[in-house]
Amino acid sequence: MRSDYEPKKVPKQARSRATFDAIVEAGARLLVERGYAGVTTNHVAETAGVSIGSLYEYFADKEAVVYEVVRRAAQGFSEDAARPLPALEGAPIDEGIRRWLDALLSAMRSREALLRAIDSDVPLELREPHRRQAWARHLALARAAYRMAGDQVRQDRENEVSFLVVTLVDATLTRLVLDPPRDVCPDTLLDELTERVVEWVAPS
Amino acid sequence: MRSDYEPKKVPKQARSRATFDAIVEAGARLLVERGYAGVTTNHVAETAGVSIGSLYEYFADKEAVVYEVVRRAAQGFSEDAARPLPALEGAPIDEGIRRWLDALLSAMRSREALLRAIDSDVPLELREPHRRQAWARHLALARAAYRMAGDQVRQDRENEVSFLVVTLVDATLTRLVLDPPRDVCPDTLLDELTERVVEWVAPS
DNA sequence: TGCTAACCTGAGCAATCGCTCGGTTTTACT
DNA sequence: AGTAAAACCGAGCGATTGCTCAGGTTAGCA
Repeated sequence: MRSDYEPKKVPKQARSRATFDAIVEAGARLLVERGYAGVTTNHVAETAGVSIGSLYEYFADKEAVVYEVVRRAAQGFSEDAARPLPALEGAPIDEGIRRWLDALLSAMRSREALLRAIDSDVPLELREPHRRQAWARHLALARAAYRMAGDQVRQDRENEVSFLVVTLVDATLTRLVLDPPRDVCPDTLLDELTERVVEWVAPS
Repeated sequence: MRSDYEPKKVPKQARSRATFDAIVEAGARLLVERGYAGVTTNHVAETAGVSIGSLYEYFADKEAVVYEVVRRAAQGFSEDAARPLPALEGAPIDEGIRRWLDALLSAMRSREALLRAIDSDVPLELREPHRRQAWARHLALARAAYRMAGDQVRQDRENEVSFLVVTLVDATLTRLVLDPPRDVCPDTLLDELTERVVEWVAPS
């Protein structure tokens, strides 16, 4: 059990950057198509069209490759999810929350297969750091919005409330994307979720 | 990717039942101590004090062993979590919910290490069936309680509300046990959680 | 043009894996 | 006591794994 999964060397030329990217992309593809157990260093190198030796130039081991795959997915997700937010400044709180949920949901849906593979199979050690980071970003956004809302929102138990809100949103959307329940209508669910969060954060 | 992980043979004599149990227990131990990748059939057999041939008498492969480990954990958890419930009949709704949360939390805490190992490392395929089942049990209990509460509770969007409740409770408790947040007081968190659930289910 | 550092190659090793199979021992039942 | 079924054994096979290493190729710069 290592703790540093960072790439052991950063590519400096365009050629090597392409090699590096090809490896990460091949890793992602194999992860989706064959699961974590199917991601073997030999196979990744072959899929990337690169020699096994090159792979070990940049990555310490198999784990480091997967770590990088997860890192990129998490980063792309956070960027997509944050992009529509600035346009919401000053909007009413219920509309803002609903839009935020929609943004998160579509960011998740657009990388559903990869999310599923990561969630299903990748050891916690490799995915947890990035999950934590994404959480921290969302929490920060939520708190910023909180402050902007000023006296519209409740002030007590701020830590607990934001923890629960982020937990609920994360779990609900994840389940909605990866394991959609049969007896629940997604749109109604989002409506209900929005109402609950609004009422929770800004009780009238 | 198989879909049937059930044991290939059920032990009929006391001796073989002991063998079977030893294998499952060794599997659980190795899962906790070395993670999913550390659970190898040779190693499990050795740890169980049983020959590798015996292991394959009862289990089709490595996955089947882990599946059984998860099954037992989920079963034990559900039993522990349901045990204190009958005593709550007729209690006020907020007290009932709080006690239910406490029961769930302590059932989780008492098998923390195993839960962590399962959640961290075990492929979704092997853990999802049991997770689903535990969910279904909790939902059934929740709905039974719902009906018992009669006109105290709201009737619209029942599916959506119970989905959100179970999602929130599950995610919150899991996180509380496996990855306790630093800036949140567990007791206050449970208080807030109880209040939210009560308000959702039985708005005054 | 030549030199150095960056980059790439792939045969193949040592270790380990899941799993088989031929055979022995124990149990239940007559 | 005899017998068949149940249970157990473990050496070892074939396949695969993660990874090394000694040497070739390309890019950047003087």
